[in-house]
Amino acid sequence: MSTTTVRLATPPQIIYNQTMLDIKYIRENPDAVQTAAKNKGYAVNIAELLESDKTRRDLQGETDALREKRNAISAQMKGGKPSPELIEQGKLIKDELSHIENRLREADENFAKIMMGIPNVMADDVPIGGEELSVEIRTWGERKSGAIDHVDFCEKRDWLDFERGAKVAGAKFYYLKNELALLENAIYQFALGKLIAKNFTFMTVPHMVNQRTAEGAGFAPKSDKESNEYFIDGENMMLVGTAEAPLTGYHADEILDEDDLPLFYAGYSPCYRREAGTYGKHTRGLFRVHQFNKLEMYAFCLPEQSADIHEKILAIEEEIWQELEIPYHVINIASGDLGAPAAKKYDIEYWSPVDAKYRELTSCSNCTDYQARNLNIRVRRKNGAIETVHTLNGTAVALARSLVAIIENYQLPDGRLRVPIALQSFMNEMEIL
RNA sequence: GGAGAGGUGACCGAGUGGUUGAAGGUACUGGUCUUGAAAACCAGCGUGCAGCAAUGUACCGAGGGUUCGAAUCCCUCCCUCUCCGCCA
Repeated sequence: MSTTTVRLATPPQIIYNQTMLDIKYIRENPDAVQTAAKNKGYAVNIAELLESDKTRRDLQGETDALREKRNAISAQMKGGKPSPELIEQGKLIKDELSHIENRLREADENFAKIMMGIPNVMADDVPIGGEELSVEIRTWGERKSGAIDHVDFCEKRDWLDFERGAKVAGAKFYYLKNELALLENAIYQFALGKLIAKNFTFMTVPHMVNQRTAEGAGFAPKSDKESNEYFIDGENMMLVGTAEAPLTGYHADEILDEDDLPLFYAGYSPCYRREAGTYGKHTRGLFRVHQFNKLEMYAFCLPEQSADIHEKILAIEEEIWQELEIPYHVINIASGDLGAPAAKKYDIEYWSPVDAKYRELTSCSNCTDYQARNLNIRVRRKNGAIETVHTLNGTAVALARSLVAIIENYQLPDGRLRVPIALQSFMNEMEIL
């Protein structure tokens, strides 16, 4: 495609059966949903939602009754020549119906709008509060102290070039060069091999997704100024911030077989993030950039499986960092830092000898039925019942950050870098770079 | 990008504006038959919303329109396929 065609923006499609949380659940547990939203820091009004729901349902009932009448009248006209009286009746109903259908449409749109803003409820063991209340649940490895910043370390070796990245693209774009680029590939190969051995289905994925997929997976809509996503002008698409987005959409509108679940996918993609407003924070170098590569784990499963699978995904992440011998701790993320889709989230933070603190390395979330409901992903049970599936995602390796963790923990005093034993077979058996 | 042909249920595939939620076939499920299996035969078999249920209603790519009534007619958009062009 040589030119970008400019199309009229597609009017937002309100899909009424695709609500963020199950409205039935909200009707029965309004307080729980209201409290959960508050603890996550979302300003939503459940009372207003329920009122809107009532209006919508009442209008739906009136509409259905009118349609029934209309259908009955036209059924009488089948075959013979319609009588003028019947046609007159039909016309009356038509007018009445179009009036009430307009009101119904408005009510549906209003309802959908409110529903969009309702975040998923949390698991019971999620700490309530802001980021600082996240709970450390495990530590591993020996924390080192004192190391050279990875940017300084890498630039001396001609491994990393932010200056030219800025010249060619902009701030926070970079080139990886020489051994560092090879090391990135080695980490990727190492992690990919592990996931394949664990029977994940490996996929490369679209690097752009449409608005429905993006919003369904829980990524901010275009209208959100705070959005971390890059949108393609005139295309109604965004560059993915993670393979989670295209992986979530993979089974959209499908009814899966119970026997096929759980499904485990590994998706590899570049990740594009605007990171607007983060320039002031301590994010020097590769730790927070506009583009990086990531291997992501993703699972579709039965509701009763998701809690265990969440632990399983976390265990795989830990296995990766243990084999790479990077000290870390695992934290259970507090409600205020969970985001809308997640019911529970674990982060792994590695120990940074440069900063003398833990810094985020990976993250895995149980989104329960939130994403699946948005994107209409269901399962047919053996008994024939149809239910919304649960989805989970977790970082296998986020490459840029992984490099930071390794450089900080494996550097030698003479300016060289040891290669983690687990990676040596992917680095031509080199032990020191 | 140009020209043409299409988008119907898990899949294939009928469908004249009203008798089509949708023929027929395949797959699947249950049953009969059989030592067992296959075959044959009988029956069942979409999703959402409302309802205890009966049932009502909506959905034939999406959105609008015409009509008393639309899977069927009109418009716009999306997607797929074939040929041409271009290209890793």
